[in-house]
Amino acid sequence: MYFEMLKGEVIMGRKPSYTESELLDITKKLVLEHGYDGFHLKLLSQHLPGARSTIYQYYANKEEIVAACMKRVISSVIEKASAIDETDTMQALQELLGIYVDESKLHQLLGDAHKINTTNSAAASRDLDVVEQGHTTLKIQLTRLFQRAQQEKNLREDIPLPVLIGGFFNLINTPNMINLPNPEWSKLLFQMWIGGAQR
Amino acid sequence: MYFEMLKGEVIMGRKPSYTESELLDITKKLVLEHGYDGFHLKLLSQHLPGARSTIYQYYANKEEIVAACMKRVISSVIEKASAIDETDTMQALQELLGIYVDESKLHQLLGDAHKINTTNSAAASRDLDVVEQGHTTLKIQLTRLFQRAQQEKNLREDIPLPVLIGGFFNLINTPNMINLPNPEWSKLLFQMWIGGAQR
DNA sequence: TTCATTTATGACACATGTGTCATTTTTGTT
DNA sequence: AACAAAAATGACACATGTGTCATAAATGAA
Repeated sequence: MYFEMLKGEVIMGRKPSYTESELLDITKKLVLEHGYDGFHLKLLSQHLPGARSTIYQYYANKEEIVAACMKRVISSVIEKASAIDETDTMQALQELLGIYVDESKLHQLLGDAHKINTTNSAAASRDLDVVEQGHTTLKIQLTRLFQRAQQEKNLREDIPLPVLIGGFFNLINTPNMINLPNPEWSKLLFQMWIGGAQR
Repeated sequence: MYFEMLKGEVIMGRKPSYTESELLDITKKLVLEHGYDGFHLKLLSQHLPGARSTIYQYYANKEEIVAACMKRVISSVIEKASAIDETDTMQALQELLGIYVDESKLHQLLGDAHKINTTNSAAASRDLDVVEQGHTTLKIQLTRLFQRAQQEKNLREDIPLPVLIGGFFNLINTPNMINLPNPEWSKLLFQMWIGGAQR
């Protein structure tokens, strides 16, 4: 299997000219830039050293690459999100927003997941299952925090909870025009979401 | 010129099998679905009656079609937005949001405008100029209303105006999970934006 | 240096999308 | 029915992307 060098293992032969991680980083950038339909392996190869055919040593096709890319992105978010201390509900929501803002392209990227044809690739299918499952995990956490916030009487009741949640999640798409560093930016967004625009 | 039947003009010859409007409607749908890079004329022809080559009777290439589509969409929004009575500032903002929500895909669609290569088409270039100008017009209106709201002491001052504006504009992307009809939905969003999530 | 092993490569056959154009089809007029 | 005008069509040459495979290049070990 490629990209799996175990420490201490006896190794012979030529060294790969880029890592799996580099490949997936560039994939992420290109899918966000051109959309899933506009992304293709020739494009990817033009942003990597070496020939296009080399990519096929690592992945069978575009579907597998994008699925692996999505899996990697959501896994990283889940790792960070599950480390949050949920003792203080509102504090936890604030931190969660910070994580989502860091990966604000997550939603856009994963929006194309349904376009991936998995009929020809078991690997892509497995990766997308992980993505699906991760999506559920995040949703559960978000719902848990919001229900707790509601119980603690922290949320207004004249707006349905799903709308409050949708508004919260949608914050991550707000363009950071004033170019604040991420921690300050997410705090500002949270304040705006909490208190509203009116004085 | 095609698509320009003047009433009373003497007309002979075969009738077009679809209108410019139908073509642009389907273009909009497909560009939103597949992204600018994923959109192409074969795809478009598969969603229209008749052969792909017929499309070339009306537009020289993909660039001209998408540019015409964008121009048409923004023109429609501007027409509606300029009809707003701005006497009551907050009321006007509420109505503007309603219009933006109606055309919530506007932003996504126009986001691809910079990808269009205009070097080979004067028509596309002209249409994109109109789009650019329309964008400016909408921005001016939004800025005017926000400045007035600020003067009227309707907005909190501990959050920078561009952030409040960004947050307002970003409301249109909030997914309407509870499937409220548009007028009620935009009112709810406006309330949330105004008053915040906290009780 | 020679060898075994692993990765990289370019060429090839195939598939899909583009733009053009000579020809055909449709339609209203005479 | 014959004609003129406008639109539709399919075939063609070309361009771009895909997946495979035999071969070449690189690397560490013996």
